[in-house]
This record gives sequence, structure tokens and C-alpha cells, in this order.
Amino acid sequence: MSQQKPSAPKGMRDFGPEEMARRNYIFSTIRRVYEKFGFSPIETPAMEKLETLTGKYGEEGDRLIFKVLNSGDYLKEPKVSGLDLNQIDSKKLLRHISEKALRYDLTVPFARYVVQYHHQLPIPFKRYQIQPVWRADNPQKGRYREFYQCDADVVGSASLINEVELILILHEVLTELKIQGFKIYINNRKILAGIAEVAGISKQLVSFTVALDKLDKIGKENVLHEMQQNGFSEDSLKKISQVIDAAELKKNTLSFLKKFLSSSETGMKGMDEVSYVIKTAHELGVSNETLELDITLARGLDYYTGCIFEVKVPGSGFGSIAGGGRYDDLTGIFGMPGLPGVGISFGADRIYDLLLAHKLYPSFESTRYKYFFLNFGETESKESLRLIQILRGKNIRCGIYPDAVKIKKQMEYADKVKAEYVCTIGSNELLERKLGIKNMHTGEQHTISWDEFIQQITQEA
RNA sequence: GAGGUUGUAGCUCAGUUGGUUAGAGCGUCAGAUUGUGGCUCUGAAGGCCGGGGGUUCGAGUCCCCUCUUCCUCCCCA
Repeated sequence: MSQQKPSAPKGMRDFGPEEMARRNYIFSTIRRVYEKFGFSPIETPAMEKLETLTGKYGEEGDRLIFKVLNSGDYLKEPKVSGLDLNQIDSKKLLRHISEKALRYDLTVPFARYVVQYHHQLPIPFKRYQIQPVWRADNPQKGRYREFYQCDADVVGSASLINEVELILILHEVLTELKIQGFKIYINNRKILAGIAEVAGISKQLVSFTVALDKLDKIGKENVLHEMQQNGFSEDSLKKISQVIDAAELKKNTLSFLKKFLSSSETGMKGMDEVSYVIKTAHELGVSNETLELDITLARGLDYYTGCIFEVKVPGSGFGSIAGGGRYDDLTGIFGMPGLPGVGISFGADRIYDLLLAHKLYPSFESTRYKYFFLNFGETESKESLRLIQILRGKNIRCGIYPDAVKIKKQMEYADKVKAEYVCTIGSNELLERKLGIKNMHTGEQHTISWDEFIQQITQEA
């Protein structure tokens, strides 16, 4: 190769016409359901101020935020900004060279939006947002550096009806996309806090949930071992062990937890919330197999405070395809406390991969042209264009080959773009005010006059 | 951030222990067919073997660095 092969940056992709047809199928399904449930669309910019984003996603999350370099020569006058290059680490340097970043998710920009425009928003405010987000993660299966999230959030209402409705949305979208065997897992941060409280490890809540989250991957023994290494007492481990046993049995988990958490006010509140949500969703048609309490579900985002959801297709080979949860004080960080919120997000790119791997797409036979005109030269093409405009006036997809090249070539092109009919106005047809029409499926061909053709089209339309 | 893996024609890939002029299929282009696609046949073009450095008489092949692909951990959608 004489030149460097061009390519998109690491972890970022192009989408051709075929891929766009499939992606739009996913987006339009999600959008349709969101709107049916009364959500309104908004968009926010690709970049936010760096300070808006940092500290919301945990330590790991902060590392994965794409920072955008300031414009201008920021090293030119270091004294002005108080920058001493001789004694500075990269963290301190960052503040001086970057004050914008690409959004990491859609929830935090939305919280910023709500605080900024709260005076003109109907509260509770239900919005949906379908836009790309960026994470400086290492790409791998189902993981990209640029991917689309499809969020729906309700702010300004603490009612659990919102949780139930979001579950109904998850259920409806995934059912419409014909995804078999998806499971909505639900948990509540208050339950996790309650368990930690009863086990006497409230202070190590994070390391507790991180270890517990790995249960289905590494098993009970290893989870307990990891907790032991983190310095949990024997007594604590014994209690946690009981919880794990109950969780793995998946039978009477609810009644066990109600007993186990009876001494914890927070834990009991979490239980009440989850019980209500599961029961109500069930009454509204979400089956028990689809919606399940999973007390090992933790989720990494720092801002969740109540119910948390995650959707997986067990055995599909893909990670979670949707997630969400309640965040009761996200707007407080931006100076507006007391505005609760809850939301969900579909990972469109993972759904895309999953539908592709399981061959779940309907066929998108998109013929660009119903009538495709060949180009025989200047005078002939003008007549073709006149007819084409008449057709377009009747909302018929049609067009002409722009150059008067060899007919064979034009035919090959018409075949490639899957035109239904090819129309010819050459010198012969021009003289007789006629037009050749070839059906590209059957290969049949006939000639009719221009007037007849227009008449026929008008009748069909 | 840690570990592994991949890179050869537009695409998918061969290329033996280092040894002449790096191959195939598909695609592209031209012709068989002067105004008609798919099928067939004939022919042609197309490569600094990801990039840089090194070992060697000699490197697609061995060594180092870097980028990239895919995967695992971490974390996540």
C-alpha cells in the first residue's frame, strides 16, 4: 500500500446503507414505544463541561471519559494560569488543558438540562433521548468507544408507578424486536444497603456490592473469599452466606429477605418498593419468568439510590442490553435538590449485534427505484426527466442514470440498485413519443406511449 | 489499566525449516454482446506483505518498538 490505509478511530464504526436500515428498525421501534408512553424527545450537545461529568460514574468511569483538548496554545504563558510544568502531575495538568469532554451517558447531561430549564418544564417531566455516547474503554465483543443509548427518564416524581411503566416499556420494546428469552433483573440499592447494615459492614458497602455482583461468574466460595480478603468479619460472612444461599435458591428469596432485613429500616423500605414493582408489573402482564429479583445486581454508576434494572438474554453471549434505575438526588449535584428521577436505557449497539447474531431482523427489501430511466443523450434525457418529475409528483420513487454511458453499464447499475422497472427513451422512442418499460424481475419488456404511461400511473396511484 | 491475539490485492484468505519474479477465490475493468442486467467464456489491471528500526549474503517469514483487529480480566450498554 503506497498510502496509509484510511480507517475510523479505534472502537468507532461506519454504518453503510444496509446497517442503517437495521439500526433504524431498532431506533424507530424504541421511539414508537417511548412516545406511546408519553415521553418527549430532547437532544443535548456531544460535549459537556468536564466538571459536569466527573465524579458521577465512579472512579473507573472518570478514567473512561474522553477529554477534549482546549484550543489555543495553553503552554505559551504558563505563569498566567499558574502552571508550573516542572512540578505537576497529569491530573493537575488536565484541569489546565481540558475543560470539555464527550458525554459518557445521557442521564447526567439530562440532569444538567433539567436543572437549567426546570422553570419551563412540566413536572413530572418525561423525556426520551437517542444519541451516541463515548467511552475511552478498550473495545471488545459488544463494546465500542462510540455507541448509542436510548434513554427514557421521569424526573420530579418518586412514585413507583414510574418504575412499573419503565418495566412495561422494556418488556414491550424487546418483545416487539422479537428477542426471545430476555430477562429483566431488578434490585434495589436500599436492599443492598440493608444487607450490609445487618451484616455490620455498612462502611464497606461498595466493596461488598462489587464482590456480590460477581456471584454468577465466580461462585459463592470465591465471593466469600474476596470479602474475607477485604477484611469482613466471620460473623458478617456468615450472614452474607445466608443471603447468597437464599438468592441462589430463587424460591422464597422475598420472604427470607423480609425476615433477614427486619431490623433494617432502609432494607425494609427497599423490600417494599421491589415487592410493589414486581407485583404490579406482573398484574399488568409481565410474566414471572421475565421479571426477576436479583439481589446480586449492583450496577456501577454512583448516582443510583433506589430500584435498579438490568436486562440480559442469558446464553446469548452478550452482556446487558439495557439498564436503568432510580436516582433520587442527581439534580442536587447541580444545585437543585429534592428532584427525584428514574430512567432506563437501551444499548442499541448490543441489541443490533444480538439481533444480527440470532438472525432476528425482518427483511428490508428496499428498492431505491420503482422506475429507473436510462440515459441516451441530452435530448432524450430531457424528455425522461420531464416524465420523472410527473412520477415524483405522484410520490413514486424514480430517477435517471446521470451520464449517457454504455447501456450495458446502465443496466448493470439498475440491477445493482434493485430497480423494479427500467424505462428507456432512446432516439426511436423519442420520435414516436413512446417509452420502453422492462420488468427487471421477469425480464419482460413492452412499449407504450407517454400519455398512456402517465394515465396508467395516475390510475395506480 | 493488565494479559493474549491479528494485520499479505478493493474483500475473504493461502504462502513449507529465512532462498529466484508473493498466489487463489470473489469483486473491479475490458471484450465475446454496435440500445438491455443476472448466467457463461476470454483477457487485464491491482501488493513497499500495517508502519518504523534491527539481525542476515538474503526477511512476508526471525528480534525490538509502535499502530491496528479481535478476545479475556476490570468495568459496562
